[in-house]
Amino acid sequence: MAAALDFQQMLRGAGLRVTRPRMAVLGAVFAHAHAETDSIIGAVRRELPEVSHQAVYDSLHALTAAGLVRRIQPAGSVARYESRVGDNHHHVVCRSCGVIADVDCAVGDAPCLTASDDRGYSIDEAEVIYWGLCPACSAGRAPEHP
Amino acid sequence: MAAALDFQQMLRGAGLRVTRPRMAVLGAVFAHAHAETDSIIGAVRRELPEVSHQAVYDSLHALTAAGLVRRIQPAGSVARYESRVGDNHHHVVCRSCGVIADVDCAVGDAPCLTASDDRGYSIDEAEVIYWGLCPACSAGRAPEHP
DNA sequence: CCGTTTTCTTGAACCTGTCAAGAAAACACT
DNA sequence: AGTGTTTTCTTGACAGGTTCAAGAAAACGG
Repeated sequence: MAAALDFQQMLRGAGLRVTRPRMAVLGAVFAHAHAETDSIIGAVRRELPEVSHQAVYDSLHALTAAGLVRRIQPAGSVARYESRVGDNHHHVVCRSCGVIADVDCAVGDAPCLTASDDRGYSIDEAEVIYWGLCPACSAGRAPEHP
Repeated sequence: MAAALDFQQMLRGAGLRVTRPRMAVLGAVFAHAHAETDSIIGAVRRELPEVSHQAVYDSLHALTAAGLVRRIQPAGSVARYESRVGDNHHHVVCRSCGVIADVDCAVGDAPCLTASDDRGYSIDEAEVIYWGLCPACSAGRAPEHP
C-alpha cells in the first residue's frame, strides 16, 4: 500500500497540483481495485466529508490523463478505475454479478498490440476483456448483485 | 444483404415472435454496421414512422439475448450493434472520432478464449478492442466528430 | 376465430456524467 | 511570509441514454 507521501510524489511527478481531494481519490483508487465512481466518492468522503462529486470527477479525469490511474468500463457497466497501470494486464468480467478480476496477459509483455490487419489505424493499446461467470455465480450461489 | 424472408426465419429460428418492429430493427442492424441506438431508431422509423424508441430498445435486447445481433460498447461510447456474430472478430476504435472498424482475429478461430490464469471464472467470450487513430484522424484531417 | 401470452405505446423517471460561474486553494516569486 | 496568478473546488442546474410501469395492441396455437 502506498502512503500519503508516495501519492504526493506521484502527483507532483505527473505535473499535477497536490490537493486534498486528489490525494483522497488516489488513495481510494489504490485501496479499492475496480471501484466504480460512486464507491470512490463514498470512500473519499469518509476521509473528507465535504468533497463535491464534481471534484472527484475532475480528479479522476486528471489522474487518468496523467496515467496514474486507468479507467475501465466494460459494456453495461459504469466507469471503474484501477491503479495498476502500464503492466498490460486484462480483465475477466462476470456476466451475472459484474465482478471484475485481473488477468495477466497471456502472451507476454505487449502481445496483443498487433492486429492481424490494422485497417490503417495507428494502434496504441489493445484491451482484452474476458466474459464469463465468476466462481460464485457459476457455482449457482446467489450473485453479489441479484 | 439478407431479405425480409431471411429475417423472418432468423426470428422464428431463435424462438422470437415476428413483429414489424423487430423485422425493421434487424434490417437496420444488418444495413448499418456498428450503428448506435439512435441511428437504428432513425433507420427503423424511415420504414415504420410510428415505432416508439422503447420498442427498438426491447427489440435490440431480444435480438441480443437470442444471439442474432451483438452489442458492443467501447468505453466512452453509447451502445452500438452489429450483425456479425459468432465469427470471433474484434474491433479497432478511433480515439479521436470514435469510428469503429472490424478486425479479424489475429490468432485463428477461437484464440484468445484462453486466459493465462482464468481466476476460476468460466469464460465464454474474449473481447478485444484495439485503440488508436483512424487513417483520417492520424493524417491530421478533421475528424468526423469534431 | 378466440383466448392467452408476448410485445408495443405512452409517458415519466433515473442515473452517470457534464456545464458554468464564482470562491477557494496551490504554487511561483519576491 | 506576503502577494498575485493560475488551477481547482463548490454549488447548482442540466443533459442524454436507458429503463420502469401500465395498459392497449398484436402474434401465435388450437
